[in-house]
Amino acid sequence: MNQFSTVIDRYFSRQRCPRLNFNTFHNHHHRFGSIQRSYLQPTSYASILQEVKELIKPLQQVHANIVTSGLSQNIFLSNRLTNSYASCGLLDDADQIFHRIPCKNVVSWTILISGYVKNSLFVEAIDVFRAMVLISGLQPNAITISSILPAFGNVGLIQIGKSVHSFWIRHGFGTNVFVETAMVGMYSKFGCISVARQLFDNMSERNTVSWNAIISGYSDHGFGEEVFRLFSLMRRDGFSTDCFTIMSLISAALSIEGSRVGVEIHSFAIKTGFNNDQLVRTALMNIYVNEKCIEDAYLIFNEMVVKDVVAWTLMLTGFSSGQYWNKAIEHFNEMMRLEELELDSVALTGILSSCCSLGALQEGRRVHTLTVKTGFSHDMFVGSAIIDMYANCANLEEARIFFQEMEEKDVACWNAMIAGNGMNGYGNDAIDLFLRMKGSGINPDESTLVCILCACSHTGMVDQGLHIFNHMVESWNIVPNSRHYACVVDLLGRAGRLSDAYSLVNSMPLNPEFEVYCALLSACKVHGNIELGIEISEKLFQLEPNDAGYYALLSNMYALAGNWEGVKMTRVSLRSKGLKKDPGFSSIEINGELYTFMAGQKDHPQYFEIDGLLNYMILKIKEVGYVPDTKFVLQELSDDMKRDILYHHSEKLAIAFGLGRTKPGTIIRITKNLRACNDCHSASKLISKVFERVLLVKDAKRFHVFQDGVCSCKDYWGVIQSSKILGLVCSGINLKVTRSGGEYKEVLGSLVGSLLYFIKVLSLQDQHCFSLS
DNA sequence: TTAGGGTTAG
Repeated sequence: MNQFSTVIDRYFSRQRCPRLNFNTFHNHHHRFGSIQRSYLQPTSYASILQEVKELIKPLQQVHANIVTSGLSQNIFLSNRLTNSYASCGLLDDADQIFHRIPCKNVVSWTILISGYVKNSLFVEAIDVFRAMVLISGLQPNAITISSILPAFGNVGLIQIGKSVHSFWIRHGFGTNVFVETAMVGMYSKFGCISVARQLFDNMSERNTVSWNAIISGYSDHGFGEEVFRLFSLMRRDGFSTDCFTIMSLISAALSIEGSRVGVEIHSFAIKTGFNNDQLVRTALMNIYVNEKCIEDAYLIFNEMVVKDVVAWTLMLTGFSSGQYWNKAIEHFNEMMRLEELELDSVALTGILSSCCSLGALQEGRRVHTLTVKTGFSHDMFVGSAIIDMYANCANLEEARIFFQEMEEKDVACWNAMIAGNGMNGYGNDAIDLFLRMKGSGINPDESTLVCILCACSHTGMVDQGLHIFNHMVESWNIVPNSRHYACVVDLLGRAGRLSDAYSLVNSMPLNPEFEVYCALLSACKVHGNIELGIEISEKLFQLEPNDAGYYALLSNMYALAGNWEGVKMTRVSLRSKGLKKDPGFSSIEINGELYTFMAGQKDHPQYFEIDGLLNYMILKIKEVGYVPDTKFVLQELSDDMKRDILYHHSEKLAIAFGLGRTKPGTIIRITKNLRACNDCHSASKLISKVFERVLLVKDAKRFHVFQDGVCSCKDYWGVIQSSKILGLVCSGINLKVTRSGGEYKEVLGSLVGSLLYFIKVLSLQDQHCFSLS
């Protein structure tokens, strides 16, 4: 840095007083017949440019001086200028200078190509390369080839990549470690890892970069073990390790399931000094986020001097996957405020999916508006995240409007829309979309089939679901995987066809993964088959011994069977493994503000506000018959303590808070991360009656509407059945359903859809939901 | 008579 500033300083101090060297100045003036501010030779400009490289202002000034010196035709200087502008990311300027060069040479072309590649503008790089080959008549050399290959790799142009490869061989350029390394990188990106490996094995010369190329190839494709094997070979052969190597090791470690290596890799990075690298730090954050050590990730994030958009996005993912909901909201609000942070499609998708899991509709809408302003709403990833967000926030209408207005839709957008219809109860519409997909030129993929089967199961369309499942291969050429089986097991289970579900699992041609057993387990619950339930819980427990969720499941099954010894054992082994189950929380939106309550949270900023309300609420519902159902507190505690735990379930905290902030006759909308427990369920019914509120609770599985002391939607069912819905007027989160008789009834937007869905589900069997919270 | 190159994250 010091060298930079000295040279630049020297240059500009000369600029400020050109007359010091009057003779040179005079000579230039004489020669060019105009006032020359600079007396420098092209070679001096060249070295200044070298130093100036990524400093935009000085670069522009040097550029201006080169022009006024009449040196803009100098190909050497023009090439350097092109390179400097490209290094600053100013590709338009680089392109302009390039185009003004009268006799471009191979170097000029190569500089522009590599400039685009370095800025990830691969398509542009390929266009330039094409023009070079087809128009200029110049032949690319080894440097050109090594510059363009990554572009082919990133865009996935396998054919062109291969033909450049054969051009390289045909022309007998001989061995070149740069080109060969780039080839390894390109084939790895294509997913042709064995070709890449063969090329790598045949290299006559290798260096750290070539090793990194093959290692990152393996780590990109999830061959974690092979990465570590190659890494030890690399060290054995005496090659040094750098940041790139560390990055691959980190992603390899991440791909090896259940490996908790965060601390080891972190200390290795500190020992080797690589922890000062921005990318390594970010990758370390990623490990901690993945291991759910959010505090550790946050420590690294906090210490970062330069927090870039990747770090911010990763931290957001951390907060929301670690269920630090308030933190997540604070964090993404800050992200939206920071002007220097340029939000890109990944960041926006991340924010939207956090809104999704939070049920934060207002925030989600703001992000949607932002994506429209910034043009990212046309991005397919962002677009499908917007659809997902609206559908998950129970606002299917807005999802539909957005979907319809999209100019271009890829398979992920269709999938999101199909899933959205399914989860909101529009099974027929989901099927309709599914059938329309092909007509618009989009082929269903594996996920599409998951979405549609899921939609069928959620809306009780058993026959349609089975029909689709049975024709997957012949109609769409998709072989059912474990997730598809899980959907069908769920479909049969919800319909009460436990034995069909069970025999389907037993007849599976592949090993059932955990989601299949999960589906079978809930089928057992619906069917009341505790014995089989325990058997399956134990299987799940073996499959995912490190997931606290399955301990809860198993413990709940034991509790249902009255096996308290089993409950105790599960708890002990949960603690001995140092695992924590996901804490329960509920959030509620009041006047566009989202408030989140954790179960048992007495240090909540709003606790004083709700403490009195909570007691009053319990008192009032006790008057109309509420009896706390302590058998759902699966711990051996005194009855008083059990009751205290029940009263402080996050859902009750949120409801109490909502009661204090709303008037009778309003709708209170609550999102819960886990499933609502039976005690909260029966309390909610009474609350809706006593306090004259409509409670709409969306939990991990379904929507519940509590009104007038009942949790059913018969009233609404009646509204929908007996009236033609003449118009749906969007207003905030509410929709007005217009009855044919001219009478208005306000219901929640989600309701129309969710009604159909949960009438079917709830009428089958009152749900059994248990949670350890 | 200079200049241009390969492998990294959310």
